[in-house]
Amino acid sequence: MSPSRDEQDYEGKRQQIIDGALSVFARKGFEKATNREIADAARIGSPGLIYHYFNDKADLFRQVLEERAPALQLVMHGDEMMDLPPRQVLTTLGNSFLATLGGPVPIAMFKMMLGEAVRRPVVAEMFNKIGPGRGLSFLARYLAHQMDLGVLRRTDPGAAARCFMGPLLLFLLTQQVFVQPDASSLSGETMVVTAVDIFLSGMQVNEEEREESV
Amino acid sequence: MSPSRDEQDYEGKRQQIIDGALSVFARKGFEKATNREIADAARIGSPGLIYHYFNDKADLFRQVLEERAPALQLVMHGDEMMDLPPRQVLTTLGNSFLATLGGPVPIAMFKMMLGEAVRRPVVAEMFNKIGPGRGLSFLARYLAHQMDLGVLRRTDPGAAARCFMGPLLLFLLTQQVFVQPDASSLSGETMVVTAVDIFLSGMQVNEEEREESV
DNA sequence: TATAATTGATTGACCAATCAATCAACAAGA
DNA sequence: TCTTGTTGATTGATTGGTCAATCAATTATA
Repeated sequence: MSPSRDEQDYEGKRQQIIDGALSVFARKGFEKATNREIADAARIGSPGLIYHYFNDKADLFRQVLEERAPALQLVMHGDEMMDLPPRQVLTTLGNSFLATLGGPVPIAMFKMMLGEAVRRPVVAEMFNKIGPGRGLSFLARYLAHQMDLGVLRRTDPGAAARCFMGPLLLFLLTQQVFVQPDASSLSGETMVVTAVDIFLSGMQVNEEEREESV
Repeated sequence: MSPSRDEQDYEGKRQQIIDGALSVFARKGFEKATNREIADAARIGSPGLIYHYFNDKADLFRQVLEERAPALQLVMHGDEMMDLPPRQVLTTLGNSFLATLGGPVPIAMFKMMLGEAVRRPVVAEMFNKIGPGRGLSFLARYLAHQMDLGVLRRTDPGAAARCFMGPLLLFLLTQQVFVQPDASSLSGETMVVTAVDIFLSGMQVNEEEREESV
């Protein structure tokens, strides 16, 4: 059964408001975003109309996160990459991380979530769930698996996962939040290559261990 | 000439207000912190008194940053560590990074600055200047120097510096902002040791390069 | 006509900033 | 020593403005 005309209109207008709200929230943050601005950005005539579609401002904010945040999710197909070689997996992961956060909208979204997360545990939990938590736990599992295979030397998988993702995150921060002059001269590709390179050289099993694992 | 009674009182009260403001700003952020709360936290009777010591709320905020943020500065004595061995320098740097951000006050300060920085370029610049910018540029210079000496293999120093600091920052974030369950089981010491370990193994000059550099 | 969408006006709360009035400490003069 | 004037600190009340949320009235749709 296809959605009726009403339902389409309703859902369409809802999405329209969410999009408007996203752009304003991203620019101003939750507190400083006014319903007036959101209404203007969403091209609806009145702030009052927001309350026809959402309970209140916090509800609108929550739905913006829920419905637009998945855009930040990294493409991490589950088990099929578990046995691919580290260099390939890490390079893909690194590039897709920087790529998904490349455009102005995802970056604004990222900044907004980070800004709200530091003081609103609910947002922090939500952010964590769709981004860092998911990514790190996948990576940690992958690394642990590769350690089991003897491809990588054994270390704390959680710490190792942070050792790979940390550099990329810091690169993003220095470039997008603190606008460091030297960060602009450093390209994303260089950063990914360097991070993969140092990490893999550092995680290679050395001679003694290689012998032990035989 | 010692400060007169009046001057002491004045400066003392000023510091008192700054301390109160710090605790409230850290808890609520700039926008949501009210002058009433700040006055209460600073144990002064009236919000109006704030304007006897500061121009406005933004001025107060700025002075809180200027006078309390230096607590976040890492102990990085200049040139005397340039020739110390990498393992020692990095371990010291990593530990002091986690140590200075250990207590509840610096952490609150850190979160506050991060939260404001994503949205206020002025704060971002200030934050960058006292923390990330300073730390990364020092580390990049040190690493470049060690590359010149042939102790470390040659890579982009800026990228390499991010490869070392990134993991520690991410560790801090996963622990303090996103309260990841597995982050609590991972100790700061383990994190520093692992980061140093992976980074140094990855930055070691390999055989061919070692020969080349002779 | 009935139902849902939309508007604009309104309410009530909150808050930064101002300001006139009070207070406490001290100093000068008698 | 008392009195009076001066200064800066402090207070509480007020102002002007903003904004989320509500609601009654209006318009479009089916």
